[in-house]
Amino acid sequence: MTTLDQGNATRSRILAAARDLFAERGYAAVSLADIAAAVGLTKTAVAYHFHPKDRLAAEIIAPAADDLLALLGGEFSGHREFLRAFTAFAVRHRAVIRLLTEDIGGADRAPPGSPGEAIREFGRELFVRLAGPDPSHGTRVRAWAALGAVQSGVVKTMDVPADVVEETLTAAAVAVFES
Amino acid sequence: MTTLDQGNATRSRILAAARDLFAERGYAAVSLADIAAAVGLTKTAVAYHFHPKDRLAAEIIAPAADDLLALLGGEFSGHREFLRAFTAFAVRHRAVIRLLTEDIGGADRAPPGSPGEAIREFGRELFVRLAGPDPSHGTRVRAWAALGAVQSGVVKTMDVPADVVEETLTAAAVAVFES
DNA sequence: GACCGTCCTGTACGGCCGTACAAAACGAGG
DNA sequence: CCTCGTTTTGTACGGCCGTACAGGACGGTC
Repeated sequence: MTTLDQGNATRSRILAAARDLFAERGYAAVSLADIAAAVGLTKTAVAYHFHPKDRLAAEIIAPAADDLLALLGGEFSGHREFLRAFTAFAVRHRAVIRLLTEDIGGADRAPPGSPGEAIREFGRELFVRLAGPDPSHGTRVRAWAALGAVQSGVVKTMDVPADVVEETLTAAAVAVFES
Repeated sequence: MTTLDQGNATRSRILAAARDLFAERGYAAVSLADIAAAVGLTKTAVAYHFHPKDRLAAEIIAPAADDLLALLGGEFSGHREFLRAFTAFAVRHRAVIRLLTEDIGGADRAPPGSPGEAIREFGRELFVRLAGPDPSHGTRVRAWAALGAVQSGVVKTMDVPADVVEETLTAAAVAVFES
């Protein structure tokens, strides 16, 4: 194992530990020292790999963000297909969903350019995509309820098999939006 | 207006400002200085009224917590009635729901005895109350989805009339749980 | 064996937080 | 008027955060 491989290995270990800690406690509540302790390093070592702390969040989120962009760019014949795709996306990235939907986006008054800024925008775009432009009060409430149902259902049931969660939540989200 | 009344008045102003700020950004992300700025005081003046910062959260949450205890202690003939009552509760206290369900409870590794500890327990009890003991995978997912739907629907639509939100969300929550 | 980049540690700094404490306004009551 | 309690201020402290920087350990390269 070369030194370069070793670096990438600990990099991955840091990433994995950070992903779990963020999913459990939220982004802002996890310090570099916490992550370092989880992988048996010092906080300075963690900072060496991910220079601004934002990089950690960015790198953890990246694959999910790509999928999300694809989701937002896709064409869907109706809200059922959109909700099916969204639920599949949420289940696939369930360890990261909390960061994408809640934590970073809402935690701090995001200075423009920060990762939180983009994430906040994502959440709103998901809503617009589902509720359409200029939705009625009832539609607004139902759209947010559907998104919230998927998010909550995905985050709180990490130990349930993914296919069960996906199937159940797709039905639930559709039921909400059509209620 | 006596000095005592004046004190209670600014106390109320602080409480109101804090409630709004917490609802908007979350508990941990709001500092005493932020609250102080919102009411035109210094952070020290705010700290004078609410000695540990926790008191602010505790006092804001108190009425909602009382209602929640009544909800958990009540008898319901089925999940529909329970969800109806829960939705009514959530709408009634929508400015505080975020704190009760997400922010404080999940933010930090709560030292036993902290407000976050109790709130975390509340959330779990709500779930048990809805899902019953020893629920199946599907029921677990649906229960969390229903609770999440109400929470999200309530928090993201502060500007929608309360009765509209309540009626819509009750139907949505029932639809989720029966899906 | 000397050199070098990678990886990690130790120490230190500045910034923001919540809190403590002394002192200044200020209206109320003797 | 003068005192007293309440309310607000100003200043200061300790703690934790993310970050900067210098140095040490280690393996690969020549």
